[in-house]
Amino acid sequence: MNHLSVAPTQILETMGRLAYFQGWPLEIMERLASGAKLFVLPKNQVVVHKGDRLEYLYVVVSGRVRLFLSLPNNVERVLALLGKGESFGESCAVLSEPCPFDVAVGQDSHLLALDTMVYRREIRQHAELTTRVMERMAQRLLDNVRDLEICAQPSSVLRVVGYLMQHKPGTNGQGFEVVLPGRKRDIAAKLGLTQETFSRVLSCLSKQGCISVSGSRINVTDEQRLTQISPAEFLKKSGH
Amino acid sequence: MNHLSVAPTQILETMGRLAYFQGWPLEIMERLASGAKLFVLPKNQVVVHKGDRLEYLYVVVSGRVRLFLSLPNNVERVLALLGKGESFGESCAVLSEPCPFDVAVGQDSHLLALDTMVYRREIRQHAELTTRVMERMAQRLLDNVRDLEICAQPSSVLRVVGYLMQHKPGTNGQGFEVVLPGRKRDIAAKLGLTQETFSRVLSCLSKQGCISVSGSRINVTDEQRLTQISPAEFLKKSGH
DNA sequence: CGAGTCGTTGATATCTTTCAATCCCTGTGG
DNA sequence: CCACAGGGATTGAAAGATATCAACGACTCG
Repeated sequence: MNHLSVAPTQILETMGRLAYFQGWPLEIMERLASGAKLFVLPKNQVVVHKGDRLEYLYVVVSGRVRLFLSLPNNVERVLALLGKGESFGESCAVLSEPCPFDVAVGQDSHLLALDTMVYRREIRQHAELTTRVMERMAQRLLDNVRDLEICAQPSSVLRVVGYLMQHKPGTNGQGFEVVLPGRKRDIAAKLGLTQETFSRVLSCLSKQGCISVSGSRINVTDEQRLTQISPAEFLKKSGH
Repeated sequence: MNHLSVAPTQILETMGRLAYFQGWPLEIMERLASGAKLFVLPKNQVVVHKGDRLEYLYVVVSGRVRLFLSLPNNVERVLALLGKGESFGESCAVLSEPCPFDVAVGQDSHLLALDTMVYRREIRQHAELTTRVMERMAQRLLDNVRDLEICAQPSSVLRVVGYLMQHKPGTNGQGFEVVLPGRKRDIAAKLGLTQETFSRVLSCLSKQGCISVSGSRINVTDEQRLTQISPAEFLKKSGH
Protein backbone atom coordinates (compact mmCIF):
# COMPACT_ATOMS: atom_id res chain seq x y z
CA MET A 1 0.00 0.00 0.00
CA ASN A 2 1.19 3.46 -0.82
CA HIS A 3 1.91 5.65 2.09
CA LEU A 4 2.86 9.24 1.92
CA SER A 5 5.98 10.22 3.76
CA VAL A 6 4.57 12.96 5.83
CA ALA A 7 6.29 14.90 8.55
CA PRO A 8 5.00 14.10 12.05
CA THR A 9 4.01 17.71 12.51
CA GLN A 10 1.70 17.53 9.55
CA ILE A 11 0.24 14.28 10.77
CA LEU A 12 -0.29 15.94 14.10
CA GLU A 13 -2.13 18.74 12.42
CA THR A 14 -4.31 16.25 10.57
CA MET A 15 -5.09 14.48 13.83
CA GLY A 16 -6.14 17.74 15.36
CA ARG A 17 -8.84 18.12 12.76
CA LEU A 18 -10.35 14.66 13.35
CA ALA A 19 -13.24 14.24 15.72
CA TYR A 20 -11.59 11.06 16.92
CA PHE A 21 -8.95 12.95 18.82
CA GLN A 22 -11.07 15.74 20.28
CA GLY A 23 -9.99 16.30 23.84
CA TRP A 24 -6.90 14.12 23.69
CA PRO A 25 -3.82 15.52 25.43
CA LEU A 26 -1.46 17.08 22.94
CA GLU A 27 1.48 15.27 24.42
CA ILE A 28 -0.03 11.91 23.64
CA MET A 29 -1.06 12.90 20.17
CA GLU A 30 2.52 13.86 19.52
CA ARG A 31 3.78 10.46 20.53
CA LEU A 32 1.12 8.76 18.44
CA ALA A 33 1.94 10.96 15.48
CA SER A 34 5.58 10.02 15.53
CA GLY A 35 4.75 6.37 14.87
CA ALA A 36 1.98 7.12 12.41
CA LYS A 37 1.67 6.98 8.66
CA LEU A 38 -0.75 8.43 6.18
CA PHE A 39 -2.01 6.05 3.53
CA VAL A 40 -3.37 7.21 0.22
CA LEU A 41 -5.62 4.54 -1.18
CA PRO A 42 -7.24 4.25 -4.60
CA LYS A 43 -10.86 3.23 -5.01
CA ASN A 44 -11.52 -0.40 -4.15
CA GLN A 45 -8.13 -0.89 -2.53
CA VAL A 46 -8.22 -3.60 0.11
CA VAL A 47 -6.79 -2.39 3.40
CA VAL A 48 -7.14 -5.43 5.62
CA HIS A 49 -7.79 -9.06 4.94
CA LYS A 50 -9.75 -11.14 7.37
CA GLY A 51 -7.32 -12.86 9.68
CA ASP A 52 -4.59 -10.25 9.40
CA ARG A 53 -2.67 -9.20 12.44
CA LEU A 54 -3.07 -5.47 12.43
CA GLU A 55 0.05 -3.43 12.45
CA TYR A 56 -1.96 -0.25 12.55
CA LEU A 57 -5.10 1.20 13.96
CA TYR A 58 -6.86 3.23 11.29
CA VAL A 59 -8.72 6.51 11.33
CA VAL A 60 -10.46 7.77 8.21
CA VAL A 61 -9.17 11.16 7.12
CA SER A 62 -11.15 11.31 3.90
CA GLY A 63 -13.15 9.01 1.68
CA ARG A 64 -15.22 5.98 2.55
CA VAL A 65 -14.22 2.72 4.15
CA ARG A 66 -16.27 -0.41 4.36
CA LEU A 67 -15.86 -3.29 6.77
CA PHE A 68 -17.38 -6.51 5.56
CA LEU A 69 -17.53 -10.26 5.78
CA SER A 70 -17.17 -12.45 2.72
CA LEU A 71 -19.84 -15.10 2.65
CA PRO A 72 -19.77 -18.47 0.91
CA ASN A 73 -22.20 -17.52 -1.86
CA ASN A 74 -19.69 -14.93 -2.89
CA VAL A 75 -21.56 -11.97 -1.50
CA GLU A 76 -20.49 -9.47 1.09
CA ARG A 77 -22.13 -8.65 4.36
CA VAL A 78 -21.30 -5.10 5.29
CA LEU A 79 -20.61 -4.44 8.95
CA ALA A 80 -20.01 -0.73 8.76
CA LEU A 81 -19.47 2.13 6.35
CA LEU A 82 -17.07 4.65 7.82
CA GLY A 83 -16.42 8.25 6.94
CA LYS A 84 -14.13 11.00 8.12
CA GLY A 85 -13.17 10.79 11.76
CA GLU A 86 -14.31 7.22 12.25
CA SER A 87 -11.94 4.42 13.03
CA PHE A 88 -11.50 0.67 13.01
CA GLY A 89 -9.17 -1.87 14.46
CA GLU A 90 -9.21 -0.80 18.11
CA SER A 91 -10.55 -4.08 19.40
CA CYS A 92 -7.97 -6.09 17.54
CA ALA A 93 -5.22 -3.71 18.56
CA VAL A 94 -6.14 -3.85 22.22
CA LEU A 95 -6.37 -7.63 22.31
CA SER A 96 -3.72 -8.49 19.72
CA GLU A 97 -6.29 -10.57 17.94
CA PRO A 98 -6.49 -11.13 14.21
CA CYS A 99 -9.00 -8.97 12.41
CA PRO A 100 -12.32 -10.80 11.96
CA PHE A 101 -13.41 -8.91 8.86
CA ASP A 102 -12.16 -7.53 5.56
CA VAL A 103 -11.70 -3.84 4.96
CA ALA A 104 -11.72 -1.95 1.67
CA VAL A 105 -12.14 1.64 0.61
CA GLY A 106 -15.11 2.61 -1.51
CA GLN A 107 -13.44 5.60 -3.14
CA ASP A 108 -10.11 7.32 -3.14
CA SER A 109 -9.35 7.75 0.52
CA HIS A 110 -6.80 8.91 3.06
CA LEU A 111 -6.28 6.81 6.12
CA LEU A 112 -4.31 7.71 9.17
CA ALA A 113 -2.49 4.66 10.52
CA LEU A 114 -1.41 4.61 14.14
CA ASP A 115 1.09 2.03 15.26
CA THR A 116 -0.77 -0.47 17.42
CA MET A 117 2.09 -0.91 19.86
CA VAL A 118 2.42 2.79 20.49
CA TYR A 119 -1.35 3.08 20.75
CA ARG A 120 -1.63 0.33 23.32
CA ARG A 121 1.18 1.74 25.40
CA GLU A 122 -0.18 5.26 25.39
CA ILE A 123 -3.72 4.16 26.10
CA ARG A 124 -2.73 2.08 29.06
CA GLN A 125 -0.53 4.69 30.58
CA HIS A 126 -3.20 7.34 30.69
CA ALA A 127 -6.26 6.54 32.71
CA GLU A 128 -8.25 9.30 31.10
CA LEU A 129 -7.66 7.87 27.67
CA THR A 130 -8.44 4.35 28.73
CA THR A 131 -11.78 5.61 29.93
CA ARG A 132 -12.36 7.39 26.68
CA VAL A 133 -11.59 4.32 24.62
CA MET A 134 -13.71 2.20 26.90
CA GLU A 135 -16.63 4.54 26.40
CA ARG A 136 -16.14 4.45 22.69
CA MET A 137 -16.27 0.68 22.73
CA ALA A 138 -19.36 0.72 24.91
CA GLN A 139 -20.99 3.02 22.41
CA ARG A 140 -20.06 0.72 19.59
CA LEU A 141 -21.57 -2.23 21.41
CA LEU A 142 -24.83 -0.37 21.72
CA ASP A 143 -24.67 0.65 18.08
CA ASN A 144 -24.18 -2.98 17.13
CA VAL A 145 -27.36 -3.90 18.93
CA ARG A 146 -29.26 -1.22 17.07
CA ASP A 147 -27.87 -2.45 13.76
CA LEU A 148 -28.69 -6.01 14.60
CA GLU A 149 -32.21 -5.06 15.57
CA ILE A 150 -32.73 -3.61 12.14
CA CYS A 151 -31.25 -6.64 10.39
CA ALA A 152 -33.45 -8.90 12.50
CA GLN A 153 -36.65 -7.33 11.25
CA PRO A 154 -38.75 -10.02 9.64
CA SER A 155 -39.34 -8.33 6.30
CA SER A 156 -37.31 -6.35 3.83
CA VAL A 157 -39.62 -3.37 4.16
CA LEU A 158 -39.21 -3.18 7.89
CA ARG A 159 -35.46 -3.38 7.53
CA VAL A 160 -35.37 -0.48 5.13
CA VAL A 161 -37.79 1.57 7.20
CA GLY A 162 -35.71 0.81 10.27
CA TYR A 163 -32.61 1.95 8.48
CA LEU A 164 -34.18 5.21 7.40
CA MET A 165 -35.56 5.91 10.87
CA GLN A 166 -32.18 5.15 12.42
CA HIS A 167 -30.77 8.00 10.38
CA LYS A 168 -33.40 10.51 11.35
CA PRO A 169 -31.77 13.63 12.76
CA GLY A 170 -32.59 14.30 16.39
CA THR A 171 -34.20 17.68 16.02
CA ASN A 172 -36.81 17.93 13.32
CA GLY A 173 -40.39 18.62 12.68
CA GLN A 174 -41.51 17.56 9.25
CA GLY A 175 -39.58 15.15 7.10
CA PHE A 176 -35.85 14.67 6.76
CA GLU A 177 -33.24 13.59 4.30
CA VAL A 178 -30.95 10.59 4.45
CA VAL A 179 -27.83 10.54 2.34
CA LEU A 180 -26.67 7.00 1.82
CA PRO A 181 -23.05 6.64 2.91
CA GLY A 182 -22.06 4.45 -0.01
CA ARG A 183 -23.35 2.54 -2.97
CA LYS A 184 -26.87 1.21 -2.69
CA ARG A 185 -25.54 -2.31 -2.93
CA ASP A 186 -23.47 -1.69 0.18
CA ILE A 187 -26.40 -0.33 2.11
CA ALA A 188 -28.35 -3.37 1.02
CA ALA A 189 -25.52 -5.63 2.15
CA LYS A 190 -25.56 -3.91 5.51
CA LEU A 191 -29.25 -4.69 5.86
CA GLY A 192 -28.81 -8.29 4.83
CA LEU A 193 -30.61 -7.77 1.54
CA THR A 194 -29.64 -8.01 -2.09
CA GLN A 195 -29.37 -4.82 -4.04
CA GLU A 196 -32.35 -5.90 -6.11
CA THR A 197 -34.60 -6.26 -3.10
CA PHE A 198 -33.38 -2.97 -1.69
CA SER A 199 -34.11 -1.26 -4.95
CA ARG A 200 -37.60 -2.72 -5.11
CA VAL A 201 -38.43 -1.63 -1.58
CA LEU A 202 -37.26 1.91 -2.19
CA SER A 203 -39.23 1.98 -5.37
CA CYS A 204 -42.41 0.87 -3.64
CA LEU A 205 -42.03 3.25 -0.72
CA SER A 206 -41.52 5.93 -3.29
CA LYS A 207 -44.63 5.04 -5.25
CA GLN A 208 -46.63 5.15 -2.05
CA GLY A 209 -45.47 8.65 -1.38
CA CYS A 210 -43.56 7.93 1.83
CA ILE A 211 -40.21 8.89 0.38
CA SER A 212 -38.64 10.30 -2.71
CA VAL A 213 -35.36 9.00 -4.02
CA SER A 214 -32.83 10.74 -6.17
CA GLY A 215 -29.53 8.95 -6.43
CA SER A 216 -28.18 8.41 -2.96
CA ARG A 217 -30.36 11.09 -1.41
CA ILE A 218 -33.56 9.84 0.13
CA ASN A 219 -36.16 12.25 1.28
CA VAL A 220 -38.54 11.00 3.91
CA THR A 221 -41.65 13.00 3.22
CA ASP A 222 -44.27 11.09 5.17
CA GLU A 223 -42.64 9.66 8.26
CA GLN A 224 -46.03 8.90 9.72
CA ARG A 225 -47.05 6.52 6.98
CA LEU A 226 -43.56 5.13 6.74
CA THR A 227 -43.58 3.82 10.28
CA GLN A 228 -47.10 2.46 10.02
CA ILE A 229 -46.51 0.56 6.84
CA SER A 230 -45.79 -2.60 8.78
CA PRO A 231 -48.80 -4.61 7.54
CA ALA A 232 -46.37 -5.88 4.95
CA GLU A 233 -48.99 -6.71 2.32
CA PHE A 234 -47.17 -4.13 0.44
CA LEU A 235 -44.73 -5.11 -2.22
CA LYS A 236 -47.65 -6.60 -4.08
CA LYS A 237 -49.85 -3.53 -3.94
CA SER A 238 -47.60 -1.51 -6.14
CA GLY A 239 -48.33 -3.53 -9.21
CA HIS A 240 -46.01 -6.45 -8.75
CA MET B 1 -38.17 -8.57 41.98
CA ASN B 2 -37.24 -10.53 45.03
CA HIS B 3 -33.89 -9.83 46.42
CA LEU B 4 -32.30 -11.68 49.24
CA SER B 5 -31.00 -9.58 52.06
CA VAL B 6 -27.52 -10.91 52.17
CA ALA B 7 -24.67 -9.67 54.27
CA PRO B 8 -21.99 -7.88 52.25
CA THR B 9 -19.44 -10.41 53.43
CA GLN B 10 -21.40 -13.21 51.87
CA ILE B 11 -21.82 -11.26 48.67
CA LEU B 12 -18.11 -10.71 48.70
CA GLU B 13 -17.54 -14.41 49.03
CA THR B 14 -19.87 -15.05 46.10
CA MET B 15 -18.01 -12.54 44.01
CA GLY B 16 -14.77 -14.28 44.77
CA ARG B 17 -16.08 -17.43 43.15
CA LEU B 18 -17.09 -15.73 39.92
CA ALA B 19 -14.74 -15.68 36.97
CA TYR B 20 -15.84 -12.13 36.34
CA PHE B 21 -13.89 -10.84 39.29
CA GLN B 22 -10.74 -12.88 38.92
CA GLY B 23 -7.79 -10.65 39.58
CA TRP B 24 -9.78 -7.71 40.89
CA PRO B 25 -8.32 -5.97 43.93
CA LEU B 26 -10.04 -7.09 47.10
CA GLU B 27 -10.46 -3.53 48.27
CA ILE B 28 -12.56 -2.68 45.25
CA MET B 29 -14.62 -5.81 45.47
CA GLU B 30 -15.46 -4.86 49.01
CA ARG B 31 -16.75 -1.49 47.97
CA LEU B 32 -18.75 -3.01 45.16
CA ALA B 33 -20.16 -5.62 47.50
CA SER B 34 -21.44 -3.03 49.93
CA GLY B 35 -23.75 -1.58 47.30
CA ALA B 36 -24.70 -4.92 45.82
CA LYS B 37 -27.76 -7.11 46.02
CA LEU B 38 -28.45 -10.71 45.23
CA PHE B 39 -31.58 -11.40 43.24
CA VAL B 40 -33.33 -14.74 43.28
CA LEU B 41 -35.39 -15.06 40.16
CA PRO B 42 -37.95 -17.66 39.17
CA LYS B 43 -38.01 -19.18 35.72
CA ASN B 44 -39.12 -16.77 33.00
CA GLN B 45 -38.83 -13.74 35.24
CA VAL B 46 -38.15 -10.61 33.26
CA VAL B 47 -35.14 -8.74 34.62
CA VAL B 48 -34.88 -5.77 32.29
CA HIS B 49 -37.25 -4.23 29.80
CA LYS B 50 -35.95 -2.61 26.70
CA GLY B 51 -35.54 1.07 27.36
CA ASP B 52 -34.99 0.74 31.10
CA ARG B 53 -32.39 2.84 32.81
CA LEU B 54 -30.31 0.27 34.58
CA GLU B 55 -29.91 0.67 38.28
CA TYR B 56 -27.65 -2.32 38.41
CA LEU B 57 -25.02 -4.14 36.49
CA TYR B 58 -25.68 -7.86 36.59
CA VAL B 59 -23.48 -10.90 36.92
CA VAL B 60 -24.94 -14.37 36.66
CA VAL B 61 -24.29 -16.42 39.77
CA SER B 62 -26.38 -19.40 38.73
CA GLY B 63 -28.97 -20.27 36.14
CA ARG B 64 -29.42 -18.99 32.61
CA VAL B 65 -30.10 -15.51 31.35
CA ARG B 66 -31.15 -14.53 27.89
CA LEU B 67 -30.83 -11.15 26.25
CA PHE B 68 -33.20 -10.63 23.38
CA LEU B 69 -35.01 -8.24 21.10
CA SER B 70 -38.76 -8.41 20.63
CA LEU B 71 -39.64 -8.22 16.97
CA PRO B 72 -42.89 -7.04 15.39
CA ASN B 73 -44.06 -10.51 14.35
CA ASN B 74 -44.07 -11.37 18.00
CA VAL B 75 -40.94 -13.45 17.96
CA GLU B 76 -37.72 -12.97 19.86
CA ARG B 77 -34.28 -12.50 18.47
CA VAL B 78 -31.78 -13.78 21.03
CA LEU B 79 -28.60 -11.75 21.42
CA ALA B 80 -26.90 -13.87 24.03
CA LEU B 81 -27.44 -16.74 26.44
CA LEU B 82 -25.45 -16.18 29.58
CA GLY B 83 -24.35 -18.59 32.28
CA LYS B 84 -22.45 -18.43 35.51
CA GLY B 85 -19.82 -15.72 35.65
CA GLU B 86 -21.09 -13.83 32.64
CA SER B 87 -22.49 -10.35 32.86
CA PHE B 88 -24.62 -7.79 31.11
CA GLY B 89 -25.35 -4.12 31.37
CA GLU B 90 -21.79 -2.74 31.39
CA SER B 91 -22.20 -0.68 28.26
CA CYS B 92 -25.38 0.91 29.50
CA ALA B 93 -23.90 1.47 32.94
CA VAL B 94 -20.79 3.12 31.57
CA LEU B 95 -22.70 5.43 29.24
CA SER B 96 -25.86 5.92 31.29
CA GLU B 97 -27.84 4.85 28.30
CA PRO B 98 -31.13 2.99 28.36
CA CYS B 99 -30.85 -0.73 27.79
CA PRO B 100 -31.47 -1.60 24.13
CA PHE B 101 -32.71 -5.14 24.76
CA ASP B 102 -34.92 -7.20 27.04
CA VAL B 103 -33.54 -9.60 29.59
CA ALA B 104 -35.19 -12.64 31.13
CA VAL B 105 -34.03 -15.70 32.98
CA GLY B 106 -34.54 -19.11 31.43
CA GLN B 107 -34.63 -21.01 34.68
CA ASP B 108 -34.47 -20.31 38.38
CA SER B 109 -31.43 -18.10 38.69
CA HIS B 110 -29.34 -16.03 41.03
CA LEU B 111 -28.10 -12.70 39.82
CA LEU B 112 -25.59 -10.48 41.50
CA ALA B 113 -26.55 -6.85 41.06
CA LEU B 114 -23.89 -4.19 41.39
CA ASP B 115 -24.93 -0.59 41.79
CA THR B 116 -24.10 1.18 38.55
CA MET B 117 -23.02 4.37 40.28
CA VAL B 118 -20.59 2.58 42.53
CA TYR B 119 -19.37 0.51 39.60
CA ARG B 120 -18.70 3.54 37.44
CA ARG B 121 -16.90 5.34 40.21
CA GLU B 122 -14.69 2.40 41.09
CA ILE B 123 -13.90 1.61 37.48
CA ARG B 124 -12.85 5.10 36.68
CA GLN B 125 -10.71 5.51 39.74
CA HIS B 126 -8.59 2.49 39.05
CA ALA B 127 -6.70 2.47 35.81
CA GLU B 128 -6.05 -1.24 35.97
CA LEU B 129 -9.74 -1.96 36.17
CA THR B 130 -10.60 0.42 33.38
CA THR B 131 -8.19 -1.48 31.19
CA ARG B 132 -9.74 -4.74 32.21
CA VAL B 133 -13.24 -3.58 31.40
CA MET B 134 -12.04 -2.10 28.14
CA GLU B 135 -10.52 -5.42 27.17
CA ARG B 136 -13.70 -7.20 28.06
CA MET B 137 -15.66 -4.88 25.81
CA ALA B 138 -13.17 -5.33 22.99
CA GLN B 139 -13.59 -9.07 23.34
CA ARG B 140 -17.33 -8.70 23.22
CA LEU B 141 -17.10 -6.64 20.06
CA LEU B 142 -15.09 -9.38 18.40
CA ASP B 143 -17.56 -11.99 19.64
CA ASN B 144 -20.38 -9.98 18.14
CA VAL B 145 -18.70 -10.10 14.76
CA ARG B 146 -18.35 -13.85 14.99
CA ASP B 147 -22.00 -14.20 15.93
CA LEU B 148 -23.04 -11.92 13.13
CA GLU B 149 -20.96 -13.87 10.67
CA ILE B 150 -22.85 -16.99 11.57
CA CYS B 151 -26.23 -15.29 11.32
CA ALA B 152 -25.24 -13.86 7.95
CA GLN B 153 -24.69 -17.28 6.41
CA PRO B 154 -26.97 -17.62 3.43
CA SER B 155 -28.65 -20.87 4.40
CA SER B 156 -30.06 -22.41 7.53
CA VAL B 157 -27.68 -25.35 7.28
CA LEU B 158 -24.62 -23.14 7.18
CA ARG B 159 -25.86 -21.21 10.16
CA VAL B 160 -26.28 -24.33 12.23
CA VAL B 161 -22.96 -25.75 11.10
CA GLY B 162 -21.34 -22.43 11.93
CA TYR B 163 -22.87 -22.49 15.36
CA LEU B 164 -21.65 -25.98 16.06
CA MET B 165 -18.15 -25.21 14.82
CA GLN B 166 -18.06 -22.05 16.91
CA HIS B 167 -18.48 -24.23 19.96
CA LYS B 168 -15.75 -26.66 19.08
CA PRO B 169 -13.30 -26.95 21.96
CA GLY B 170 -9.81 -25.79 21.14
CA THR B 171 -7.96 -28.98 21.81
CA ASN B 172 -9.40 -32.06 20.24
CA GLY B 173 -8.76 -34.75 17.75
CA GLN B 174 -11.86 -36.64 16.79
CA GLY B 175 -15.34 -35.26 17.31
CA PHE B 176 -16.71 -33.16 20.12
CA GLU B 177 -19.86 -32.46 22.01
CA VAL B 178 -21.86 -29.26 22.16
CA VAL B 179 -24.30 -28.74 25.00
CA LEU B 180 -26.88 -26.19 24.00
CA PRO B 181 -27.01 -23.40 26.58
CA GLY B 182 -30.77 -23.13 26.58
CA ARG B 183 -33.92 -24.30 24.91
CA LYS B 184 -33.65 -25.20 21.27
CA ARG B 185 -36.02 -22.42 20.37
CA ASP B 186 -33.63 -19.93 21.95
CA ILE B 187 -30.66 -21.29 20.05
CA ALA B 188 -32.75 -21.04 16.90
CA ALA B 189 -33.68 -17.48 17.77
CA LYS B 190 -30.01 -16.68 18.22
CA LEU B 191 -29.33 -17.99 14.71
CA GLY B 192 -32.20 -16.07 13.22
CA LEU B 193 -34.18 -19.23 12.53
CA THR B 194 -37.48 -20.58 13.70
CA GLN B 195 -37.42 -23.54 16.03
CA GLU B 196 -39.03 -25.61 13.28
CA THR B 197 -36.26 -24.94 10.82
CA PHE B 198 -33.62 -25.54 13.47
CA SER B 199 -35.20 -28.84 14.33
CA ARG B 200 -35.32 -29.90 10.69
CA VAL B 201 -31.69 -29.02 10.11
CA LEU B 202 -30.54 -30.96 13.15
CA SER B 203 -32.65 -33.86 12.04
CA CYS B 204 -31.12 -33.88 8.58
CA LEU B 205 -27.56 -33.53 9.79
CA SER B 206 -28.32 -36.37 12.11
CA LYS B 207 -29.70 -38.61 9.36
CA GLN B 208 -26.59 -37.96 7.33
CA GLY B 209 -24.41 -39.14 10.15
CA CYS B 210 -22.62 -35.87 10.81
CA ILE B 211 -24.02 -35.47 14.29
CA SER B 212 -26.13 -37.26 16.83
CA VAL B 213 -28.63 -35.41 18.96
CA SER B 214 -30.02 -36.34 22.32
CA GLY B 215 -31.91 -33.60 24.04
CA SER B 216 -29.69 -30.58 24.28
CA ARG B 217 -26.51 -32.58 23.79
CA ILE B 218 -25.22 -32.63 20.27
CA ASN B 219 -22.39 -34.91 19.33
CA VAL B 220 -20.38 -33.90 16.31
CA THR B 221 -19.17 -37.22 15.00
CA ASP B 222 -18.04 -36.33 11.50
CA GLU B 223 -16.68 -32.83 11.56
CA GLN B 224 -15.14 -33.34 8.15
CA ARG B 225 -18.41 -33.95 6.40
CA LEU B 226 -20.16 -31.33 8.50
CA THR B 227 -17.97 -28.55 7.20
CA GLN B 228 -18.11 -29.74 3.62
CA ILE B 229 -21.86 -30.01 3.51
CA SER B 230 -22.15 -26.54 2.03
CA PRO B 231 -23.59 -27.55 -1.38
CA ALA B 232 -26.91 -26.99 0.28
CA GLU B 233 -28.89 -29.34 -1.96
CA PHE B 234 -29.47 -31.02 1.22
CA LEU B 235 -32.70 -30.60 3.07
CA LYS B 236 -34.34 -32.26 0.12
CA LYS B 237 -32.09 -35.29 0.08
CA SER B 238 -33.33 -36.54 3.42
CA GLY B 239 -36.77 -37.36 2.16
CA HIS B 240 -38.45 -34.02 2.29
C1' DC C 1 -53.33 -38.92 35.62
C1' DG C 2 -53.85 -34.21 33.43
C1' DA C 3 -51.85 -29.84 32.24
C1' DG C 4 -48.31 -27.49 30.29
C1' DT C 5 -44.04 -26.84 27.94
C1' DC C 6 -41.09 -28.20 24.48
C1' DG C 7 -39.88 -30.38 20.32
C1' DT C 8 -40.95 -32.71 16.05
C1' DT C 9 -43.18 -33.35 11.68
C1' DG C 10 -46.08 -32.16 7.73
C1' DA C 11 -48.33 -29.11 4.17
C1' DT C 12 -48.69 -24.66 2.37
C1' DA C 13 -47.76 -19.86 1.38
C1' DT C 14 -44.77 -16.26 0.79
C1' DC C 15 -40.93 -13.71 0.41
C1' DT C 16 -36.44 -13.20 -1.07
C1' DT C 17 -32.94 -14.68 -3.94
C1' DT C 18 -31.22 -15.66 -8.27
C1' DC C 19 -30.48 -15.01 -13.09
C1' DA C 20 -30.89 -12.00 -16.94
C1' DA C 21 -31.81 -8.03 -19.55
C1' DT C 22 -32.14 -3.16 -19.77
C1' DC C 23 -31.31 1.45 -18.43
C1' DC C 24 -28.75 5.35 -16.69
C1' DC C 25 -24.88 8.07 -15.82
C1' DT C 26 -20.04 9.27 -16.22
C1' DG C 27 -15.71 9.52 -18.03
C1' DT C 28 -12.89 8.70 -22.01
C1' DG C 29 -11.13 8.64 -26.53
C1' DG C 30 -11.64 9.10 -31.39
C1' DC D 1 -19.18 16.42 -30.40
C1' DC D 2 -20.42 11.97 -30.41
C1' DA D 3 -19.66 7.09 -29.56
C1' DC D 4 -18.67 3.79 -26.43
C1' DA D 5 -17.30 1.34 -22.42
C1' DG D 6 -17.96 0.49 -17.56
C1' DG D 7 -20.08 0.56 -13.22
C1' DG D 8 -24.18 0.98 -10.92
C1' DA D 9 -29.10 0.67 -10.57
C1' DT D 10 -33.52 -0.92 -12.05
C1' DT D 11 -36.93 -4.17 -13.60
C1' DG D 12 -38.79 -8.69 -14.81
C1' DA D 13 -39.65 -13.72 -14.42
C1' DA D 14 -38.67 -17.97 -12.13
C1' DA D 15 -37.03 -20.95 -8.47
C1' DG D 16 -36.07 -22.07 -3.96
C1' DA D 17 -35.74 -21.75 0.92
C1' DT D 18 -37.73 -20.42 5.09
C1' DA D 19 -41.73 -18.96 7.70
C1' DT D 20 -46.17 -20.01 9.04
C1' DC D 21 -49.94 -22.72 10.56
C1' DA D 22 -51.44 -26.84 12.55
C1' DA D 23 -51.28 -31.27 14.61
C1' DC D 24 -48.98 -34.58 17.14
C1' DG D 25 -45.74 -36.75 20.40
C1' DA D 26 -42.57 -36.64 24.41
C1' DC D 27 -41.50 -35.27 28.80
C1' DT D 28 -41.98 -32.96 33.37
C1' DC D 29 -44.30 -31.49 37.16
C1' DG D 30 -47.93 -31.06 40.30
